[in-house]
Amino acid sequence: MSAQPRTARGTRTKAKLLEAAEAVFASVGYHEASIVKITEEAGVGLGTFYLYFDGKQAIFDEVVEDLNRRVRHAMTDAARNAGTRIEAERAGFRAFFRFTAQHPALYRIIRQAEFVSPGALRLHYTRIVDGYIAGLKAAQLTGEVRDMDPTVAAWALMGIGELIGMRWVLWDEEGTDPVPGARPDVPEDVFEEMMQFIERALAPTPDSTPLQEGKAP
Amino acid sequence: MSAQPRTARGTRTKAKLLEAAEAVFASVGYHEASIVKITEEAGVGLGTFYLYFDGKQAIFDEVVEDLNRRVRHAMTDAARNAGTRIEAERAGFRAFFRFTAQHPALYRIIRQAEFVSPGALRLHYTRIVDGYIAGLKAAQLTGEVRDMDPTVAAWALMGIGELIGMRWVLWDEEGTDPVPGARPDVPEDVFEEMMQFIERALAPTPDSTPLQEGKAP
Amino acid sequence: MSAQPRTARGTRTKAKLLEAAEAVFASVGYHEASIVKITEEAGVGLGTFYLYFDGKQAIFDEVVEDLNRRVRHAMTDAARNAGTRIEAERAGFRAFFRFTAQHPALYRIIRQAEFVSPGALRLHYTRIVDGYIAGLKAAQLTGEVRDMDPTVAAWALMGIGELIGMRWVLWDEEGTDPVPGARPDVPEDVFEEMMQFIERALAPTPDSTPLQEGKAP
Amino acid sequence: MSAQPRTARGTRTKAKLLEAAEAVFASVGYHEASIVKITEEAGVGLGTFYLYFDGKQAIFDEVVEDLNRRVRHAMTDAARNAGTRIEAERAGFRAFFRFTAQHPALYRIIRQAEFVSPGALRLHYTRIVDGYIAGLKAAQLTGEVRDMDPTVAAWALMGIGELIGMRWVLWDEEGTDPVPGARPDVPEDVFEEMMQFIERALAPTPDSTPLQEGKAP
DNA sequence: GATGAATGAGTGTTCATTCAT
DNA sequence: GATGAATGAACACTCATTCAT
Repeated sequence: MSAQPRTARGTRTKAKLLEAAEAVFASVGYHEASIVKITEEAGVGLGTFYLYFDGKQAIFDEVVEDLNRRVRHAMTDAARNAGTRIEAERAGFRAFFRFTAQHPALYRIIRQAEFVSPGALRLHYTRIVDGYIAGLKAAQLTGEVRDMDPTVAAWALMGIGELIGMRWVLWDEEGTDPVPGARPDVPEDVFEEMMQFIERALAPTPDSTPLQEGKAP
Repeated sequence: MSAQPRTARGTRTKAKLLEAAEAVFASVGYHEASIVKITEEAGVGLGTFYLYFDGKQAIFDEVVEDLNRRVRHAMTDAARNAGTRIEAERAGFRAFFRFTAQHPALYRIIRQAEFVSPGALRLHYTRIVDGYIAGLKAAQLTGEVRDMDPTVAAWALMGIGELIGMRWVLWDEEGTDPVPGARPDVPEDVFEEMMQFIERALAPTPDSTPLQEGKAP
Repeated sequence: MSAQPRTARGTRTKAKLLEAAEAVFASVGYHEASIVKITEEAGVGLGTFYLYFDGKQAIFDEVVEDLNRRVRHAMTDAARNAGTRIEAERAGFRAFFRFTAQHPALYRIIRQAEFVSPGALRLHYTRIVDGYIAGLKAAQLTGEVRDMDPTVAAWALMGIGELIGMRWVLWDEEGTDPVPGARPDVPEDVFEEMMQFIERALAPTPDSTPLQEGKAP
Repeated sequence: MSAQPRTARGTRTKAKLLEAAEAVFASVGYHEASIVKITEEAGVGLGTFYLYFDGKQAIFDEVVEDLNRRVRHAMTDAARNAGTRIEAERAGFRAFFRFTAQHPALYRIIRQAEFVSPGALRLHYTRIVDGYIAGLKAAQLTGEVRDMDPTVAAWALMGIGELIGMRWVLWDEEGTDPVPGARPDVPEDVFEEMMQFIERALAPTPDSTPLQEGKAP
């Protein structure tokens, strides 16, 4: 995956390019993003780009990879200290929306990938979904989550997060505004409604397994 | 939006162009789709395109509009004959997935719209969501669906359908294959799991009142 | 071989491009010749080039083809009215040198072809050589030329013409000067020496066959 | 021409670069040959190149110079032990073809020189031709070669060798194959036909001058 | 109404060369 | 002496759009 820099200076340069590429992709999209724009944003010469990347698609893949890694980190970090599974889920979604608010690039870039790099797109989704699946399976063992196919549920969760995020994080009043950081999170009441929706979908049937009496009266 | 044809011949020509554009956008994406490709696919001269459309973006908007109208028709048609609200929901999702299988263009084109025509994108989503909202509100009146913010739930449903559809309809085994029609629907067991998920999320609390006054007993 | 124009206007444009390309290739060589230079020389827009040619290499091949056709025409036309075979040979070489003087492009372009379009290079040489071979075979039948392998002799003749032409037509005093038309032909004495060389090489052995008494007393 | 190395290590480095350049020029041509390719082939750093050469053209000139020196050495060495002039000529041509077979680079590089370095091209040809001229003049003194302008004859000989070599040494069956060493020489019968052609072209007229009757005084 | 020749701004990419290390 | 990161001018090529026919 592209040439690795062999000096500290090179490492800095490559990092600058990745950061610039994320910004440019996020603000104007893949096709409008030109190498010139990226290198200007990074403050390096045009030719420098090709020292570290094979082309536009290559840096795009690395940006997707990078964003994916970061959003998953954010989610697992947030969920780490949660007591129950449900709390972990809440924390995960909160982290996801916060990340989205701070990095609108995530959505904007991922959605491009459909045609630009289908493999990267699938990898992105499946990696996040795999995290949900693992969490659901663990919660099923403790009885916090009902017996169900965790894969289908995981994709459902992913979908809920994606569209709620799109609607309440990305779509601010005016329109397309990619300024990062200034974006507000999902409103609290919406978040609560969404969690209600999810919790009921996952909750064990009251009379189902007697193993867990925590959940049901 | 664009010039309207004034003769029957012109009407046919414009229709050919729209159909061709949908096919080309779906198979190669917005940016790879050139006017030449579209007019060749339509079997008309290059210059003819500009008789009916202001440009690439204009025909794209019309294609999105058209797809949106068709998918909503498919969904409401299917739900029309359903007895209960839940049956209507099932029928709607089935129709949605069937449409997706037959017109992969829907997804592929919509996802492009993010940068190409943000307005068209929002319109597409909100129109479908509005349908969900109307259904949910009606079901709340009959007590089939619990008391909740129908808007948040509607976006959640939309998200579930979108990602389940992407995963099980669009991602066939081999990879990105845009041949329309030949695509299989969502597997039955996955569909059932998904509906379970949704039904539980929407179901009224067992002990609550059918009229539902307030949230809790 | 490239798109054919469908209108008279297009035919003119393509011809202008071919002529311009010949001039540019001849003056600066294949690699220094840019599409921009060619289209500027032709007085057409840059994009117009790609209406008629697939790329630089494609127009190069057509130019080589064209030059080859013209030099062969020039040679056969000149040789047509010759009485004896030897006179035909003289006329052919004269025509070749005259063509070279008027179209230095021939040499300069052909020599490039080694790496640019090896197929075109071979075709060029073999076509001319085939002309020599045919002439030699005919002359052998009349006894004007001795019994020998006409193919080897033909390549020898080709080589003689090529280097004599390079030395006395192309290398004028100052250096590389590609101005067409202003170039002097091979000096008469050099031409005579060369023809002496060739005639002796081809002449039948005096005592060999009695069929031809034209050559030796 | 270019900086001379001041240490033994530097001498080795420069030699490695020259050797690498010959190989790269021969296999991909002047324009496709990049400094990076040459330094990689030589196994030295990119910057090292500019320690010894002013640029691509400079190393090209040295490579041409080197090849020219070597082919002339090969020819004169071969001709040294020949008894008669004609034998010397045969030996010279044999050596030339053998060198060509072993170093296809000669042709391939020389032909590039037309535009890259016209001076180098002329120098190359005139040096070889000067060798022919000297030989012819000497042979004229002994009467082995007829009275004629040795310069014209020398260029004719050069041309014959060049095209026969191109046709039977360089053009192997399949196509352009620059692997050195594996190439077969000119076939024996072709060689004999060519020498017949040359010998007759140079042979003294039987009845001409009484000064030389037969081969030796 | 229909056509396609013509255009040129803009793209991704290459590579000879410089220079700080 | 040796290196390779950095540079930017230059290239081949694409395509949305115009307009004369």
